[in-house]
Amino acid sequence: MIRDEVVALVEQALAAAQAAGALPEFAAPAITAEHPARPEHGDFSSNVALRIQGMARMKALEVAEALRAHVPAHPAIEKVTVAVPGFVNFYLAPAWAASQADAIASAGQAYPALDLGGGRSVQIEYVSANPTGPVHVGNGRGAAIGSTLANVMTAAGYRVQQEYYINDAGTQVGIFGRTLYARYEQLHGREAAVPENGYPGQYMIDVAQKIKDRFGDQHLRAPGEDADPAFGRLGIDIMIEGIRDDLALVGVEYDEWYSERSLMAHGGPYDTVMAILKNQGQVVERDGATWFTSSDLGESKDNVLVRSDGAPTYYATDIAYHYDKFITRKFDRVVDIWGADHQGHVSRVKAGVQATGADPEALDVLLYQLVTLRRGDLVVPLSKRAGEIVTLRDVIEEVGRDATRFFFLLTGANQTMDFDLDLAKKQSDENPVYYVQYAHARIASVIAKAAAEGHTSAGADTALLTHEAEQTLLRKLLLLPEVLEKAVLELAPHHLTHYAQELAGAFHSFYTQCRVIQADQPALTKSRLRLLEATQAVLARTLGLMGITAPEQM
RNA sequence: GCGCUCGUAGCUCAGGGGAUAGAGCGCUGCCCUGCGGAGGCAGAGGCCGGAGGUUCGAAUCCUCCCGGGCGCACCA
Repeated sequence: MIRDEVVALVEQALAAAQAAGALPEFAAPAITAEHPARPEHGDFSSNVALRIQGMARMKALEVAEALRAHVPAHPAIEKVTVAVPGFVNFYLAPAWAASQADAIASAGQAYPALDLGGGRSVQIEYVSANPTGPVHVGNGRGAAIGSTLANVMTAAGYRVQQEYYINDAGTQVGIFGRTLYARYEQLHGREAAVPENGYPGQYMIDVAQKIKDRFGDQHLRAPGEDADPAFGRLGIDIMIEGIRDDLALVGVEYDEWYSERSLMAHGGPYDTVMAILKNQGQVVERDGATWFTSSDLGESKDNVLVRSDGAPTYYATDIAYHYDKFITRKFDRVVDIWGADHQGHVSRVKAGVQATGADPEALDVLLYQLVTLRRGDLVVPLSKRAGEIVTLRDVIEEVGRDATRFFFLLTGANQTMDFDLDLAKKQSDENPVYYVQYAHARIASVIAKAAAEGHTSAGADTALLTHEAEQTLLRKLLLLPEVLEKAVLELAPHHLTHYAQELAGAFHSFYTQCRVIQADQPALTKSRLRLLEATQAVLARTLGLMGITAPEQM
C-alpha cells in the first residue's frame, strides 16, 4: 500500500542522508507515516525528525531538511516539504492517485491485496451461546463482530476457521432437560411442574411440542419417573437447529459446530489435559474437589477443575477445549470472542493454555461490552430466565439484517452499547447503513444510464481526474488497505463502518460537484465512469466485509 | 475491597503520542429549469470527568481522585 511506500522512502532518505554525512550515524526508531489532519500538510507526514533530534544532536528542522533533501524520487509523490516543528510532509501526485482508479477498478473485489497472515491459520470462535435458550440481542453483537473479523482476516491472508462451541454438557443442560420433560408431560395432559431454577420461556413449550410432533408419547415414562437422560439432548438438537437458522439470518455461517460433550470421550482432550496437569504436579485434592494450582502460575487463586460431586467445571472443559485447538488441531492463532461478563475467565484460560503446552500469546480473547436493550426509556431484560426474551431474530425482523449488523459494528467492542428498539425501528430510514448503500445504488444507476446512452469507461484517461472532489474521493479509495490492516491488527472491525461512511460521503460530495455523463465531453465522461467503477468496487468490498448487502437499487 | 473497562459537542460515538480534536443524529440557514434530495453546502455547539507527572509535543502514556459498567462460585 502507498503508506508503506512512503515509509520506505523515509527509511531510504535516512540511510542516504547518513551515508552522505548530512546526518550522524545512529540506530533510528521504527519509521511510521500518518495522515495529517489538515490537507495543506500533505497526504502523509513523518515525524522521525522530531523523534531523532536528540540522537542526531541537531535541531528537528535541520534533521527534517536533511531527510527531505535525500528522499528518492517516486512516481506517486509530487513533492516533499518540511514544516515546523520538524515534520516531513509528502504530497501525492494527482495523476498517480487518478491512475489508481484503473488499478482498483480492474482488481475489483480482489482489492486490497493485503497479506498479514501469510497463510497462517486462525480459528475464530464466537457466539457459542448456551443451547438452553434462543440467541438474544447481546449474542448478536458477538455474531457481527466475529463474522466480520473472519471476513477481514481472510482478506488479510489468514486461513480462517469459524467455530461455534456447543455447551451441551454440564448442569444447565440437565436443568434444561428436566424443564423440557415437564413441558412434554404437560403436553400429554399430565400435571408436571417446571423445576425450580428451570427455564420458564415459551420456547421450551415449543420445543416440547416439536418432540411430541416427531415422537408422540414415545419418550414418556411412567408418571413420577424421570426422563431418560438422553431426552434433554433431543431438545438441545432442536435448539441448535434454531440457533443455526437465527445466525444464518444475520449472515453467519460456521465451519464447525464443536460439541463440549465430545471433549469428554474416553481418552479424549479432557482426559489428556487432566493427565498432563497431574503429571506436572499442578493438581491437588482439597475439600473433596480437584483443584488446579493456578496461583503458582501467577493467578490470583486456585481454581476447581472437578467439583466434589465428580462433575468437571466448565473451566476444566475449557482448558481441554483449548488444548484441542492448539495442540491437536494446531491452529497458529485462536481468537475467542466473549461477552465482557467473562472477563474474569481470560487469564485463567491463558494459564490453562500455558500449562498444557501451548503459547498463551497465540490466544486473543476479544471481549465486547454487554448490550443494554431498550424500548424507549424502558430497559428490557435479556435474561433467558426472564419472561420476555427479545431474540436476535426479533431484532432482525424489526430492523433488518443489514442495519442490525451495521449498528453492532458501529462502536468499538470496549464500548457499552444501548440498543433502542424503538429508535432503531423509527429511524430505520435514517440509519447510516442506508447512506452507504445509497451511494452504491446511486453509482449503479449512473453507470446503467451511461451505458444506455452509449457511454462506457473503455479507454478512459484517468489523468483527467483533477477536480478537488475527484482527488478527495481517490484518496479515500486508497485508504481501504490501511483500514483493513488496522481492523486486523487491533481485532477491531468497527473501523470498517466509519470508513464506509467516509467513503460514501466523499462520493456523494463528488457526485453533486462533478457531473459524470456529459455528451459533449466524452473523454471526461469515460474517466469519471472509471472512477465510479472503482468507487463502487470499494463500497461493495467494504460492505461485503461487514456482511452487508450492496444493493444495485433501493 | 481487589481486578478489567469506559468517561470526548445536547444525544450516539470515532480518534488512543503530533500541527487549529472529528462524524452521524438533533438545531439554524441555504441548494432540485442536469445522472437517484435516502443527497449536497454553510453555521452554531467542546477547559476531551478532575488534579498532578513524563515529553520538543498529551484527548492519547504514568500516578492519584471522582463517576458509570462488568467481574472476583465446587454457575456458564
